[in-house]
Amino acid sequence: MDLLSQLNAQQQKAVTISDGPVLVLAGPGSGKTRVLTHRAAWLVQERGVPPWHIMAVTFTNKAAREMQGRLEQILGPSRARSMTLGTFHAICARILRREADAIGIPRDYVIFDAEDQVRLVKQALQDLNLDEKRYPSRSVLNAISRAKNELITPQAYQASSYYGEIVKRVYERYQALLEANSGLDFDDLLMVTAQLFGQHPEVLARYQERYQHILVDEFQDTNMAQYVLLRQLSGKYHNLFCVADEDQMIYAWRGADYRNIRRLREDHPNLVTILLEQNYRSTQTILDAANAVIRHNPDRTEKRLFTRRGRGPAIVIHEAYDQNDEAAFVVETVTRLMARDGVQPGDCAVMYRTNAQSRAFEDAFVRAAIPYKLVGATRFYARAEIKDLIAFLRLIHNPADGVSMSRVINVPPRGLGQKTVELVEDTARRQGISVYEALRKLAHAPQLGTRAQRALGAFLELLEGWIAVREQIGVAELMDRVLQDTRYADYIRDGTEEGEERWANILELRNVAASYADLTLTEFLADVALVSDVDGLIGEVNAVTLLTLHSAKGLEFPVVFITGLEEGLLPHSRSLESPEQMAEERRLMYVGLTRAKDRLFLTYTFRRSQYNGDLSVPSRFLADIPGELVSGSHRRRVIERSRSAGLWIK
DNA sequence: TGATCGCGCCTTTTT
DNA sequence: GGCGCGATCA
Repeated sequence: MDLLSQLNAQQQKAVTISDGPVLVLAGPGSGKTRVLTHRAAWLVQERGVPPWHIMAVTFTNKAAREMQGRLEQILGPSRARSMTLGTFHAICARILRREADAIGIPRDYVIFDAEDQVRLVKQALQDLNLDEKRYPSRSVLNAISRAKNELITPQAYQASSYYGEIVKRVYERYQALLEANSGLDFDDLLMVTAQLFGQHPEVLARYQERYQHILVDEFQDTNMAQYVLLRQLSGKYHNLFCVADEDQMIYAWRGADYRNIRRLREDHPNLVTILLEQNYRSTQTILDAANAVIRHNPDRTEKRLFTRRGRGPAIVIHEAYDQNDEAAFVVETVTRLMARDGVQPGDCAVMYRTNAQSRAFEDAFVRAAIPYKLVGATRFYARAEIKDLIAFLRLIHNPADGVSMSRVINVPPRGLGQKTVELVEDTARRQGISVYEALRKLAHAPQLGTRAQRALGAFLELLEGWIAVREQIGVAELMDRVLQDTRYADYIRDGTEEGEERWANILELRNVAASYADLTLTEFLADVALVSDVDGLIGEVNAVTLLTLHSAKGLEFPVVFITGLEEGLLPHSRSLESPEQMAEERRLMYVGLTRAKDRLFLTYTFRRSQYNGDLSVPSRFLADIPGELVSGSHRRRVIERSRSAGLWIK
């Protein structure tokens, strides 16, 4: 069968294994995702499983789209599309939309993204008269998010310290605010779905029948809530097929729990474990370097990774003077590889630990006129102008959405200040009505100055006009109406370059809406909240990829640059405190190294002009890479520099 | 009300 | 070194 002919014996075994719980433990580049995809296809093609009984969970939307594409090639579009594919969040969002009534959430709930969450926490802190300086919203939000990932409700939250007591109070208030705005945050999508299944066995039973086969990619990065969801859904048929690599667990900070692998074993005594050890991606040189780095982590199952790809070129370690010199080296190298070795820009990736490092590379690539694309960073959907327009749409969709209302009530400025906005919100709260109703009352109330009243009235009129047509016209047309009625272009195109860029972003969002013309407003808003990168929506271009090590997970490139290999940056200074965090940094480095197929360049600077301007110390990870894998005399220099800085060398 | 200035802050990673 | 926030002024 040609479905299996491209796979090796181990992979075939995994794909064709009989029903029941399965864990595939595999190293990087071993075809994990491919095994998962083929398993899904095999179930349909050979076992006659109806595709709608299969659910495949991926880590990112992009991975889901790629898997969809491959399945369409194998099974044909219609069968592939009747499978359920996506991230946990996307799948849960759909389930909740359908089962809203059972769990008592509004059917038209909106998803609150990270920025909305921070706003809401700030509001909660203010409501409780807590000082934001002492209780930074970000850190409180982190604690709340962690609790939700563990399925702990505000009521069940156990405060073990004074700070914990504060968190508990803010959490309670925050949750009330979310509810008042008919919002669910990212973590709620998982938590509420788990609650739904826990409280309504009859609903769960329906989904257990629906999803008789569940496949999970990147299982090592699931959190407690996700694990519980998997246990609930697979509770009847136990056809759970998980693919994992412990060495690539890089999301502990966001609640990913390595113990889930152990839990899986404990919960399923009949779990079949399969190891995939052959690597199809990288040269032996790259694999050896990666192994040398990851070896230092304690408590891991040693894997014997091997490849048939041969040694390949040596790794290049380069010391640059500062970050601009580092970027220049990268650009020069890319240029040289393009000229001499026929490398395409799209073959190359530049990776770094923090998004802030991307700027120097962007500048350098712009100057060299080499196309590049930036993954993440100021994410498209997090840009102010995009959030403005989406807030308008959300408000039209659900006029009770107070967060969106307060975002755009005075955008562009129409003479409504803080005081008037507060009055609207207070009225809503005191009378127990929505902000929209409060707005309607106040727009004709005499207690306001004429100026504020007229501004409120004008805004209300606009809003009502849009609401009146929201069912009749498409999302793109609705956007046009909003942009036109608010004269948004005049507001944003201030003659500066940034202004033009912002306007271009607006137009791009409009194009996205136009290209999904069949989506209703509700569907569009649901999708938008769950999409993180617009690159996925615009399609592939032949450009150098600039991305963080985290977002490199699951990708591969012929040429990889890992930059900023300095103590304090990679490993990051925030991870120096605990061995667990240091181990995670090491895994992050491992993920980066193993993205490379052929060529690997590792760079660090002599001095990174940062806040303190000190000389930098080369990363300890560099010193782990055996000298014979590296070309030139760089390695000796690294070790000397590390030694003179007093760093312990193994 | 809104714009501007200056201060002080921190500085990871993302569905 | 940049950004967000708050205070201050028009």
